[in-house]
Amino acid sequence: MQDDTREQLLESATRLFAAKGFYGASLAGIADELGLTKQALLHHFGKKEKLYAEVLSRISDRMLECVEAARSAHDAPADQLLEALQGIYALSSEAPHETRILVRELLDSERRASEVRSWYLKPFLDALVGITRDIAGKKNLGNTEALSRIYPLLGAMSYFVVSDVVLRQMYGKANYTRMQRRFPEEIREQVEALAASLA
Amino acid sequence: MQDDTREQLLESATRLFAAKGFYGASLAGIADELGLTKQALLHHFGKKEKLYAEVLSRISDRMLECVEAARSAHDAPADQLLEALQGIYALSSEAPHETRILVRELLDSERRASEVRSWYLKPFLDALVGITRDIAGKKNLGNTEALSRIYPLLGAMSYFVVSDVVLRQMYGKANYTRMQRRFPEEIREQVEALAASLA
DNA sequence: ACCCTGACTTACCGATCGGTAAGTTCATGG
DNA sequence: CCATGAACTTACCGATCGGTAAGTCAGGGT
Repeated sequence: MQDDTREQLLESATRLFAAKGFYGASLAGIADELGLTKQALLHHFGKKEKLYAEVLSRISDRMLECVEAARSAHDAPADQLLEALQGIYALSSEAPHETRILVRELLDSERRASEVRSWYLKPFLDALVGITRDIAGKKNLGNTEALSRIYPLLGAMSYFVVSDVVLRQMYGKANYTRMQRRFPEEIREQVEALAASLA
Repeated sequence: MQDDTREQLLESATRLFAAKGFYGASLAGIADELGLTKQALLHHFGKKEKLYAEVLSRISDRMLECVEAARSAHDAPADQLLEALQGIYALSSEAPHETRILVRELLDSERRASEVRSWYLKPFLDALVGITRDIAGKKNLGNTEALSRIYPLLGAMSYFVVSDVVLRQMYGKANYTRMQRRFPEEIREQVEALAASLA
């Protein structure tokens, strides 16, 4: 039953880390959302860093899961890639908080690097690289080349998801919704072009 | 001569805002880089918000300049778009700090929105949308549709530039350099595909 | 000689940060 | 019936934050 509190604390933390970043989000602020004190938070997680690490690993787990589900759902690597990327988009589109945290992780990596290795994204990236190399098939595509091909796609997705607030402010909610609905189609076109250029 | 101090303060501020974000970068830290006190900083800029605003507008000015230079350098809109995007990539690739700040602006917009309207990017985006609509020519392309086409490109660029530290850590400096060199070609392919699909 | 203005300093303020210490409350199981 | 441990609380700590107040000090115009 009291695991529930822990769960809720993790959700508050996810929301606030996404909105304000690691240093901007305060323990007191996170705990306040549930009417608790920051010491309750520290009781469950010990240190702010540990709370953050748990939030981060939970997000990257979900991402990796999504790619592996796509892998086992299809035989053709091109289909796997399409399903994986559209799945990730669906995931991060309905939970933009998590995407925001991952992008923040890119920005803060310079400082965090000394404290904690933060390669939470690596298994996820490697899985995508694997699929891409499968598409290329026998003509041996290097890791770096494969990464060069999918990284722009990933970047376009993350950047768009993370731009939701600003785009809505600048061009209106209706226009953003239209872009949002169109986006999976944009992904499909890109993936098909990529598969065609590799096959 | 003492304008020089102001200039150097702006550069320190840009570097630290990029590395730590608005709330993570302290006035004392920025001033320390020049061996000054935070009060010297406040003497020049009054408030932290004003310092930040100046940093931001200086960046967006440079971006907009780049697009307009591309506009007047070519006749064909497709050439304009290619030059504009490759110019922006060159710009943000050699000054990743500034790109980091712009991406942070996307992430922090939720809170800042109440304090300051931060649409520094809007003129820049509108200029790109204008070029894109020119490419479509007489078949009237809506603003939203044009934006939907170029935003992924912009996202891919920004995301890649901002990933420099992490990618270097994960895949090695040599591999990142290879990706970096390849990237303008990636942009060219994307722009040509876009122009072809619009013409 | 005078003062003024711009560039800076030291000194200080209240607020807030992450974290520690020492309880209190309460359900559970021997 | 009571001991134990988990789930919290209040109280406090030193550090750091942005910002204010009041000076110091050099150079230039009158």
